[in-house]
Amino acid sequence: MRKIDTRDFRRATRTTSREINRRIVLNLVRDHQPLSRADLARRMEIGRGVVTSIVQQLIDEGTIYEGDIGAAARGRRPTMLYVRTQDRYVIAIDVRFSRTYFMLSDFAGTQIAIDSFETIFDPEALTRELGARIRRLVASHAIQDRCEGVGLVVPGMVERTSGRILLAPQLGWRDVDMRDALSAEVGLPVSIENAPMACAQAQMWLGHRTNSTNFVYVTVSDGVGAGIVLNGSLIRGDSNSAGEFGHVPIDPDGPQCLCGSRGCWEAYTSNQATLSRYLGRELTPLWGGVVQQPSTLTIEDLIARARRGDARAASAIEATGHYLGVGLATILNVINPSQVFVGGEITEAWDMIESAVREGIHSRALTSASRVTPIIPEQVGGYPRLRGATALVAAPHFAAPRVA
Amino acid sequence: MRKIDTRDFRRATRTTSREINRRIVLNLVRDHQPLSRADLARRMEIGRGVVTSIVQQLIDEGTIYEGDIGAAARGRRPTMLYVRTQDRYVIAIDVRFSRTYFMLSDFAGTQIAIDSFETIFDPEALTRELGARIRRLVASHAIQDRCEGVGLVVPGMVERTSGRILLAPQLGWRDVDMRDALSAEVGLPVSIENAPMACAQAQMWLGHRTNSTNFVYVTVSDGVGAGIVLNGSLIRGDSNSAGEFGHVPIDPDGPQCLCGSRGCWEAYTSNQATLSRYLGRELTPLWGGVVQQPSTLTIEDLIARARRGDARAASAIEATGHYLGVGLATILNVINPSQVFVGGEITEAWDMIESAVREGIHSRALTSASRVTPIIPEQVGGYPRLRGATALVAAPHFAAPRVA
DNA sequence: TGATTTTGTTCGGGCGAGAAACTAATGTCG
DNA sequence: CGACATTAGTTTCTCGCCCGAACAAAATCA
Repeated sequence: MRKIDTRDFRRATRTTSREINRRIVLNLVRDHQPLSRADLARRMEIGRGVVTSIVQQLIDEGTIYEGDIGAAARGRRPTMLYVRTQDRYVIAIDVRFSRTYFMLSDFAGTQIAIDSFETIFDPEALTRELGARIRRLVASHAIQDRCEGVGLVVPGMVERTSGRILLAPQLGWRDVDMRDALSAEVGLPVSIENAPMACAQAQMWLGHRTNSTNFVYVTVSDGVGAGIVLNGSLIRGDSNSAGEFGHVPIDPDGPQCLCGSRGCWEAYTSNQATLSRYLGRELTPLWGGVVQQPSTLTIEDLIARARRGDARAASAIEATGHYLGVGLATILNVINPSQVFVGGEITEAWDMIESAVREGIHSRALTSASRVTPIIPEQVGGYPRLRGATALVAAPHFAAPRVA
Repeated sequence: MRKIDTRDFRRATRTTSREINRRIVLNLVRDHQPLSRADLARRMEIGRGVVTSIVQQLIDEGTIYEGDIGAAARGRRPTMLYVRTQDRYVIAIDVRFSRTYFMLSDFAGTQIAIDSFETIFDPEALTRELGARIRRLVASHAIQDRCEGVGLVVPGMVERTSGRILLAPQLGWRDVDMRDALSAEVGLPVSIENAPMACAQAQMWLGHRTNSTNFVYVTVSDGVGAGIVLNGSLIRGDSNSAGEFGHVPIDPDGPQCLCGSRGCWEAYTSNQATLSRYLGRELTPLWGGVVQQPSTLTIEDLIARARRGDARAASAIEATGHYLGVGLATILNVINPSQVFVGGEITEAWDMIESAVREGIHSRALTSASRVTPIIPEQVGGYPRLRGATALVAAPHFAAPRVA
């Protein structure tokens, strides 16, 4: 039950019904892939005649295509329909502190080519470099006219309408307009988003395991953030900063956090926090004004040490698991999602921390229903950020039309 | 941008466009009250012919009516349209620990009659008593056929689809079906909701100050809860428990909370917490298994003492303000609403706590945008819960049609 | 080979947006 | 005072699209 905003609404035109039904057909085909016109008519409780006309439109515009003829026990055999994703391409870019990754993928999110280079901290130089590399990539794969756009994921706060990067502390950026600059450079539309929100989009639009529309995606890496998806739409908040769970307090006497407060969730569970716990030193502000090199020991190293029997490494990691659970309990109490996805390097050690996570949740979650909410680790090496960048470009083609 | 749930969608029929536009017209009239057909055509960028036909339908079904003739500098003078709210009635019920309030109001939320009686803790006896009192109320005002429904607000967790009260600790209820029982008793449809969510609904649908569609409503009374409204729809969560901000941790070494943990937000800011701080004793579990009488000193008394110059009372209240701000900061970081409403007895002392609240927010809010989010105290004596109950019945008549 | 079953298309009916013509009611200006 | 301009509201016709029914196509089965 939604209230209509009378200052910002979209009235129905004579083609609105068709737009709605066309999107429904497209999504039904997408979700149940080999599907005939008759199947669609049954699922939508609609006449087959209407389906014929809608499918014809979708075929004409090139979003779906007729495939093989299906089997049938009796009667005429159905012609199966498929969503055209193979030869529709997306350039996905993930700018991180250490390296910048870029990938060529299709609309289904399957990666075709992937490469990376050391991040250039000057935005203009980075844009030029990216432009050159993208043009080379497009040329070498001969996909000039079949590339639908560029998805750009940055570690920082993004003003979605103008496309400006308001603040990216890791890169030392403030009020940078990279979207329009890159768009001009490569001649393609560019969509920009911050990392946790992009990961949540990827999970919603490209996640093949569960097609949930009510979840939180928590990213644990240098910082800890979350993308909130409710009723199938990503929550951005009034100034694009919703989901900042990284700084909910766990203990005001806890370790110093980079944000200035003490005992934030992030100060207990970020990769740096875990490493600091192992090394037995204070959490040092990695990027406090001057950009420092990250410490030589990485979280992957720490997990490897724990696997080789380093008890101190194992207990540092397990402690992170506990605090992860405590913070997740807050998310469960406050958002009450149907599931939670966790991404980041720590998921490599999920088998080591899972019970600690559950115990942490149990200690703080309020209802019995929320205590058993599935917590699902993102599979390792799946490039969730790059998949998120892909989702940025692909999603608008499949989303429900805005109405009322 | 919303993803279509292919297991639960609504396709467009031949009348969908009209349903959408009819609701838009209704809401435009509701929000800009004296409005002519020509005004509607301009606001919707639509032909006046279509408006004529839509308005005729709305008049026929009795939701709007033609009023006086408006003024015009030149040309024919417009006939003004109004939403019919005066003779469409709602019974609003608010079940609380001490008393049960019930009110007769119209669709605009204006109260016509209000009464209360001591709460009966046996659900069946309470239902019978309510039934009798409602029938008397309806008969005495002679509104048998113009009463559209009953809104019921309870202090506890509600399973919205079945209408069952899963748990209401204050009343000692567990899995009680009051909705259907009351509906059978009075022969009217009954809508049920928990208190903070109902208050949020009231703010959205009946709030005349700001018509915001992106806010959090925080109720501070015996417990501390919140109703979250995003994009004009109330967030319920997977098991109807979203918005439980009362138990986000402030300090794990803080006072014992009724939920079992320590240092929850509620343990710092609930009325009992404020009183305990003043009385210098531990927060006693008011309703821990056996139902106890609330302490004789109320929060209103405390505020009165502070106003009369009791410095200890004033500092206890101001401390509550500080912690209120600290918890609000978490809400701002996590949800990033465009505004926050605060309801409860403590708002009577808003002038005494406002600066402490802002200071608390400032210490924990992350972005400069969220730090200046308006925090708006609900006006005192407005019966927000009863208004919420009214909204439960009225809102479905004005909400956007569900589509796609 | 004909009956049956299922898929997919075509066609007429009706709802509703879109656009333009038309009626109604007012004020203005020569 | 009457022609004219201006604005409000209605009517009418066209066209998009859902709806249902009839029809053609392609398969299986008796």
